Amino acid sequence: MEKLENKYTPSEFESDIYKWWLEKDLFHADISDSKKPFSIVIPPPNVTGYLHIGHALNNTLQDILIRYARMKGYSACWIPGTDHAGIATQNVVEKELNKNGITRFELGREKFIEKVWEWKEQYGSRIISQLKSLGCSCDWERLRFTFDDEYVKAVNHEFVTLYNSGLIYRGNYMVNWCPRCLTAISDIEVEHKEKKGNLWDIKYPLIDEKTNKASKDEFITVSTTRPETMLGDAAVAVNPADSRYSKFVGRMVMLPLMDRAIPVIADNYVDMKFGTGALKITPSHDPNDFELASRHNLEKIDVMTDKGTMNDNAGAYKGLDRYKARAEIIKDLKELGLLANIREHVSSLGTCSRCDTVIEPRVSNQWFVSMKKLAEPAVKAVKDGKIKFIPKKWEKLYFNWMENIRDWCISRQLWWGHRIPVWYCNDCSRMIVSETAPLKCGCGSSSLRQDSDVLDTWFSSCLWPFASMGWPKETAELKYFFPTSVLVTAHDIIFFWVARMIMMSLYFMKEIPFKEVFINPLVNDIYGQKMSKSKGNVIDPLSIIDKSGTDILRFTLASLTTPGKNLLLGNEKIEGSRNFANKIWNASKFAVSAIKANQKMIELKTIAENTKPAPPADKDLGLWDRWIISRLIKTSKSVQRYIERYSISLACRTLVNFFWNDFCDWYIESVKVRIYSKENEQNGMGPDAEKEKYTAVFILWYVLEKYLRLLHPFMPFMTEKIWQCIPHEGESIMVAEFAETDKNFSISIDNEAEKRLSSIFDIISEIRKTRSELKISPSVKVKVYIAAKDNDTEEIIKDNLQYIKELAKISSLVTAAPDDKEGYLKSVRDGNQIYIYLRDVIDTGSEIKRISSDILKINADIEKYTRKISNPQFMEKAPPEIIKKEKSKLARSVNELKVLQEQLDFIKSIGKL
RNA sequence: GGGAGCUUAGCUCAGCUGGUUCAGAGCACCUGCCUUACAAGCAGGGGGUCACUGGUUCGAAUCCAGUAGUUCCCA
Repeated sequence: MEKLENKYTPSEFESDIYKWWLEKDLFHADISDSKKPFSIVIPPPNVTGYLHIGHALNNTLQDILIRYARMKGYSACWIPGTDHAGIATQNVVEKELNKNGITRFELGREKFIEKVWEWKEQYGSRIISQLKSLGCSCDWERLRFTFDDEYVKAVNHEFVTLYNSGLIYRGNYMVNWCPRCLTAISDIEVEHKEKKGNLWDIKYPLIDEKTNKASKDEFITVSTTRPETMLGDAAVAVNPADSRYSKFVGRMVMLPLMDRAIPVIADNYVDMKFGTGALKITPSHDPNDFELASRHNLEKIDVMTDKGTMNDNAGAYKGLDRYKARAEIIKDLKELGLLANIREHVSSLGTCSRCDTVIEPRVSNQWFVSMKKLAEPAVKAVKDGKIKFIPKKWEKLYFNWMENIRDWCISRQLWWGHRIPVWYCNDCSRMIVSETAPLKCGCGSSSLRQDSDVLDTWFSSCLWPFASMGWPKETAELKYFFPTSVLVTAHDIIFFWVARMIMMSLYFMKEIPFKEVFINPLVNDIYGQKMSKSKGNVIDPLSIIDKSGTDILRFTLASLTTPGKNLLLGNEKIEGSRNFANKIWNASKFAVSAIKANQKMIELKTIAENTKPAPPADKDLGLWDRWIISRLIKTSKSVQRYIERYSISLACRTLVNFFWNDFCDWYIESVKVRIYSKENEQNGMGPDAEKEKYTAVFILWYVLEKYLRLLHPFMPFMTEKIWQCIPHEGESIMVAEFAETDKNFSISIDNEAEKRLSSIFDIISEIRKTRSELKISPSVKVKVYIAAKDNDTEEIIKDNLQYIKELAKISSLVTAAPDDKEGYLKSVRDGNQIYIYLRDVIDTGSEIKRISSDILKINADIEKYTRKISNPQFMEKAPPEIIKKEKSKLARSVNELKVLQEQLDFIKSIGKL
């Protein structure tokens, strides 16, 4: 048996235990005929990433679920992996290069990709080792990367299959262009932010129909938030119902600065209330204008380069950055007297979710996935309950998005990513879509070039649940572990990832990817703010692990996992878990010392041999033993129910409450009475004293050992550490059964024992309360008489005399009312009359006050219950047991009132002495 | 503009299918204790019209409707 150090210092054993688990190969899940499968695929973290608090939460939850399933006897497989994260990774490596003054263009595509791989080899395992320090019991033999050779094949297969089914198309459409990342991004990668800006009113002169020249006095004034785009204007549009402008429709205006004639057109799209009600139309730089231009067959003039600077079409402004150009244009318009008005205006700006650069809507040739057909079965699967979201409210968000789904732009102008499996013939310009590189074109030419774009990272990660198991090959893993049991993720990627996995899985596997989606909260700081580097409120999970230990980080996060949307983390929350861990450590120390001190336990040599002690005979079990085991079983059942419902915080609370309030506060204290009390040896127990002690220590051990198993999924390290220090069966607690009873020692829930003992607790509490209220020092023992409410209770009290005396600090205890009640304070708890002999009641004044206010409260209760009972409708319609309860509440209150009255009289009488 | 959520003790939140967890927990606060596992502790205590207004019901924190405040997502 290992030694339990005096102080709880997790850093001394956590990493060793993890290594030991790895050595013993306890994380690997076999494909087994005798076990049922339980599987989870990890939301693959970015390969260049490091563990942030969101990962810590997400993976703690998965580990809890997988460890629980493993202990419940499933073949529990948690497939880990990382994501190649196109833009993010490319940006990271690019920044590194920039530090050395090199751009990726100087390096060239091939060399750059080599660099990224180098980077991946060097740093790609960082996040993995961090997951290990979090205690994650992933099946590391099944580690996957979305850019593995096999995975690339899966992505090519996906693309080609979808293309051949007509679900992938290519075309010139308006996309969200990031001028910094130099790539298109999909709609959901754009973040909309409210920003203060201006609304400029610009006068466009009408063209005089006679002279064909710009009029000097006829203008149409347009409103715009983006003056620089006017260089590409194709028309001015007004609402057809707008009487102010109807006379202009059909005429031409002269576009200022460019001196280009453009028409005034009418379209319902124009909001008459916005600005001047006249809208400039720039088809190449605004998605709405693009659509409108298509309806009206307008020319699409692109005035910017891919870097967001003005291009050849921008006349004098060529070469300027878009914002610089805006300033110049405003200046020039002012000089020409064409700037009519400037207003402050708050508009929603699209920014790149990766680099925060303002998005430039831009027309370009991109690849798209047509989503409608894919979405329908995915909606149905959730509607039919085949896939359940937990909490359920997220289903609404899912439906909302899926039912308004838009086509997905999947091509990215990046270098790092899955290259689009499309080739073009340099001779006949034919297009070849193929899973493997073709050697020749149909025309006979072997001069082929591959599409230069890569695929959106999500286009590969949406295959994750099955591609990580070897798809498109029909592997044994797929047969056994697919569909996975549950997906644990955060709500912010329901669109990006969850929805797309469901669609692709239903399309390719004809099967759901997971049965349940457990949406974990987002971790915010203690003020409810999102954590971000710029705010400086980031809590680093690794520093918590260093400072407090992994178990404490895990338990804190798990305790805070409620069905809410956010989770607020601060130091005081971590402290709570630390105190709890400390409590477990100390209680275990007590148990270990009690086991070691017990002659019989030592004689059995259980400790050295790591086998379990023999259970005491059923008849030797006392009330306290039956009670704690009953509580343990109930705790176990609740914890299981809560885990299975993903009510993780409730599971934690149940675990804490049992250990702290039942096991430590009462059971350990009762064991002390049994093993330390000298009176026990003298009175009553006699030759049975040894047996009694053995039973107490056995149950102490028994409950602790079972409890550690319940706690293990949450605090894997400390439970393993302590488990190894006490008698146990089996190699590791990791693979011990998650169960509350033993096969050869099956004690069941005992409500009777719970009820009986709770009356003892009541009596002890009542005496403690009186003592405390009357300011009696804990060192002073008092004389107590108890007149039990009935014979049965009197029996229970007599049986537990010693416990009551020790736990309530009583010098002598008699189960009767005193003959002479003079000097005794009488209180009543649950019908039992308790008389405490009091000599040193000093502050009678405050006692009189306290009791008087209690009397007021009780009177209010009595009135409430009386009102209820005297309501004829209640008496008529409420079920009889409820009526009975209400009546007994009333009776109890009336009784309490009587006692309080007596106490008041008593205090008053002492005050007079 | 469209959608979703939230409002319970000083703070952060639990509270499933209305009635024994129904008004709870942790932290904070107050009082007294270094009692032989633990002061990272022990024993006690104070504190809430469950946002507001109606409705359903014998009975509502819980179900329904509206109002106010607030947060998030989408356009």
